[in-house]
Amino acid sequence: MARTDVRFRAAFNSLLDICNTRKVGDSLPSEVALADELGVSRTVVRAALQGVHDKAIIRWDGRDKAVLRRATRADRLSKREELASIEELEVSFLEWVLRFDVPPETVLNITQLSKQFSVAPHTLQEFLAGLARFGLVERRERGGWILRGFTRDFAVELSDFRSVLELHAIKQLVRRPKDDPIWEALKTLEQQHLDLLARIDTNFQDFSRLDEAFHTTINTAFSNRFVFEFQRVISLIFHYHFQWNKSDERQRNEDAIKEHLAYIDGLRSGDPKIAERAALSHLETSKLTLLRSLKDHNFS
Amino acid sequence: MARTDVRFRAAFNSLLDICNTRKVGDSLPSEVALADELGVSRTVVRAALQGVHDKAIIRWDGRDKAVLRRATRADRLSKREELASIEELEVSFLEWVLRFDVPPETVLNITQLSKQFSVAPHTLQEFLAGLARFGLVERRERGGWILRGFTRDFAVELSDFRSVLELHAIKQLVRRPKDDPIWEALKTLEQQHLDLLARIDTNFQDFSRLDEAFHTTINTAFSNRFVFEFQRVISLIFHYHFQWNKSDERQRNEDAIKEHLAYIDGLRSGDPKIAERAALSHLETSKLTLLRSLKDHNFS
DNA sequence: ATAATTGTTTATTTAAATAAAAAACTATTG
DNA sequence: CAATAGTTTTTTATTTAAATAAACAATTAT
Repeated sequence: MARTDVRFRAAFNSLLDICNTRKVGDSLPSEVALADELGVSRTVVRAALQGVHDKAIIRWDGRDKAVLRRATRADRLSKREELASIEELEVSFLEWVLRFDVPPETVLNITQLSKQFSVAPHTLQEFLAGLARFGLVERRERGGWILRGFTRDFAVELSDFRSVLELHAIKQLVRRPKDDPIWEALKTLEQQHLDLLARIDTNFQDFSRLDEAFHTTINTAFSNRFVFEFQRVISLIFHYHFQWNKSDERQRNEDAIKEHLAYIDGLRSGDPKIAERAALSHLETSKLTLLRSLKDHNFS
Repeated sequence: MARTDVRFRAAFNSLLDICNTRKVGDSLPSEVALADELGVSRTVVRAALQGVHDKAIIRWDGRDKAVLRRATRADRLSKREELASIEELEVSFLEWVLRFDVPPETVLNITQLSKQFSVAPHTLQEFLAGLARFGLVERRERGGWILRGFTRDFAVELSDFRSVLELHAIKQLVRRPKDDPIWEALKTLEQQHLDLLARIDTNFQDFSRLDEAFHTTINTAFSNRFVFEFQRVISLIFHYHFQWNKSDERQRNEDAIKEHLAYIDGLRSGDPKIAERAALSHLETSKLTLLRSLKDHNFS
């Protein structure tokens, strides 16, 4: 088989449902109407109609389509399990790289990895081509891919790049009028930070997700498709690294929460200088934490 | 045939050359040595050896490999034309989009385009997957790609993003010591600008390339792999747009040269404020030119 | 008539098949 | 026992054919 027939199978089963909403003897809508309802092309509808016709569930001759009998459970086609989407792949791939400290310059085996992540090989290929634009992987001279990997340089450059973008975002942000929705969003975030701080001893692990939400919110101030794309990858990398780095985690997260709160105050001040200082201070801590977590991994 | 055999054909012909450097009766090096010399795997070497053996050019039995006769022109395998590389594809694709003003939301036909650019369909697929990270193309719900296209928004966001990166680069640049090689590079660029200014009436079209070199040089100051990747795409887009925009070209380029010279002076001043002002002024002009060239295209 | 519907053909995408190449492993020879 | 050859396994790039979409032509019903 070339393309998968999940589409046909889904359409076939939905068609059975449609038949069962009618009484025996009733006629079915036109092919175009069915195609529209099922969200597939007429080709698929006709294939499905042929299927139910072959099973003697309907009579089908030209425009005459009438239900002959009720469809049973046994008539349904089994669903073949769907493969993971490219978004799920992104998460599991980065998780694999970061969690297992896959070393730099590792040769990536498409066949094996596509099995591991249960995606089609060409989906992985496509995904890697995208990552190559971020310099995370590279095409080898004669076919194949290598993981450029999570080196110290990579972490430094990633952090620097993140800082540049975020500092620009806050320059825009402080200028926003007081009735801009961003302030409401920040207020909510502030409250969430305070809540977490109150129960930090038991729930410190919730911080990783809050950190992600915080930086994402700030970066929306620089509404730019390029920033947006980067932000996704950056936050994934920071997110996982902070999650796997267990050393001193409670204290580290408590400190970060306090930095975030100072950061929010800085933004509220309306003074770009003050905001920038608070931001820089936090971004610098983040960078150091990232580097330290690398070191911990590499020498453990 | 699955993979192309260009590799084998090249190895075969090179092997003929190697045979001809020896006298009849001489023996050939080991398979590993040959593989190393030809830059291919032993599998290919053995296939090539089998080939020359079948043509009775060598005697081959285990370790015994001896030249039987000189190879002639007729023995050589014809080269099949190679497909374009992914770098060449990048250039021709963007040239196609920008030169022919392919409208936003155009559905891209992989089969047709891969023929047009003479690459394998999956090479194009992989290339588009990379571009998707820059938001230039997008995957459609049910297969296929669409060109998100060169809209006004895209141009604005691209220019803004470029400005952010470049302004950060110059912040680093002005701090560089006087013996840093960057100053020598800028001096050379300055001279090239002055030269072009002197013969602007006839050679104004050379500016596009000089502009590219200038901005690339400045951005090397922010030595960062992410910046580097972006820089490539950004400069391609600006390059082509300026090249196709013929309105007022001579004057426009003359003005830009003068801005570049002021920009260089600003950098030399060592004062971040002055440098930034000169840079911003030029970046703003660039942005407006880009937007105007869009408008010209869309309404012509 | 003509709008709606079906029948048929063509085009396109993409999963699987396949051949080329690389790499790993084993056996042999000097 | 080190170098070399023989063999097998693995992996990738390209081709192919199935699945789907879309376009076009023919037919039917109002």
